[in-house]
Amino acid sequence: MPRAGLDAAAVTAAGADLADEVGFDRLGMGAVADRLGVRPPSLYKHVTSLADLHQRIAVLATTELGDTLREELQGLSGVDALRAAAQAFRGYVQEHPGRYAATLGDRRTAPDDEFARAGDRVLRSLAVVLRGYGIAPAEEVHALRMLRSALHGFATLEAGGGFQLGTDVEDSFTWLVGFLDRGLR
Amino acid sequence: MPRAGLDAAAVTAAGADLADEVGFDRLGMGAVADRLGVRPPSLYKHVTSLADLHQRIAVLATTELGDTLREELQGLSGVDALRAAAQAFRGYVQEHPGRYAATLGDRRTAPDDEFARAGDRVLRSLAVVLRGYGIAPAEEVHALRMLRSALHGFATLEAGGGFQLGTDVEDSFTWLVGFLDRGLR
DNA sequence: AGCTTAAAGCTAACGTCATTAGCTGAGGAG
DNA sequence: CTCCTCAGCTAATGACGTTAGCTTTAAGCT
Repeated sequence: MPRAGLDAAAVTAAGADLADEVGFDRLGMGAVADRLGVRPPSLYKHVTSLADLHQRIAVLATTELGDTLREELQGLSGVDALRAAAQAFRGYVQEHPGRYAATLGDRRTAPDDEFARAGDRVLRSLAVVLRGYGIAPAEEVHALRMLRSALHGFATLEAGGGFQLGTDVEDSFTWLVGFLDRGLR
Repeated sequence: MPRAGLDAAAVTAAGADLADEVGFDRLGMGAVADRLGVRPPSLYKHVTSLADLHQRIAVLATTELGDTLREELQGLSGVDALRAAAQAFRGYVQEHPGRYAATLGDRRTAPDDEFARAGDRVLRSLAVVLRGYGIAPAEEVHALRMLRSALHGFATLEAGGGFQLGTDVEDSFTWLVGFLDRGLR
């Protein structure tokens, strides 16, 4: 029997993909093992537990989200930066609902582990957006939390099917970005 | 052996309390049964499955949240109504994180079941807040979704420990309400 | 090439948990 | 007082995460 050639990253990637497809709450060791052509116990050579896999997916997702934000924000400022960041955030949650769900749920953490660091990079990207608006330093944290709340709230409600049909969600998103832009100026 | 005298509502209430205490994801039939002084299989006389219990807790939570909002909004309008609604929303999630978590997670639903109806009442209360601002009818849905996103996002991030220490979350919340008030006028 | 060795993957087994089947006795209706 | 419904119980099943211990791959060294 030939080896599968796995490592922690491969297991994490398979778990992340599966979470996006079937939902984070339905992510199990058995399904991940199936997908990798391996038996469940083999995964424990690369990952210490299902909780550990969750944590790794959370780090992966946060890192990817941060990368996407940095990518999309290059060369933009003002409304353009705001719109780009909002779109990138929402788009990531739409494309990777399972990954994003992994980052939620009380992942309280030591202040300097990998997840916290990845999260900081996301926040720094959002802070860059705000800097273009010339927010007073004392208010920057508040504005950052507001921005994050709005984006996180909109994206998760949309991904969870929370917006009833009837009015186009696309229009609501555009309106939200406009609202934030006006308020920040 | 005397009877416990349970019914669906009692089981749901016990489950909701337990979810608030230990977290929605750690809610299990065994723990609920323990709390009620009963064996796990007995619960199935009142609830068809763990998923059914989840759904019932979601309905309970949404109904309670709607009641709280209506209660707190009596006689208020403008900023006062906005502040009251925001506080009520945030306070409910803080006091009942397990219950609120039950309402999340892809509870896509037939358009006229009990959960959808309870959710509509919550939305109607938020719509009342907006009406005090004289939003154009065409924008009302967008403003409603924005308001809900902001409150939901802030409350869930706070409940999940998402805001790093350093700056007072209380101040950020006040700032958020102010931001929304300014933007809606 | 042959030898050694860390570890990748496997089978077997265990514990926990949700759920089902089928029994028993409590307690309200007559 | 009797009957019968059904609340709650015990026993059993199946799914799943996890551990223990074995086998064998394949990389590194001589």
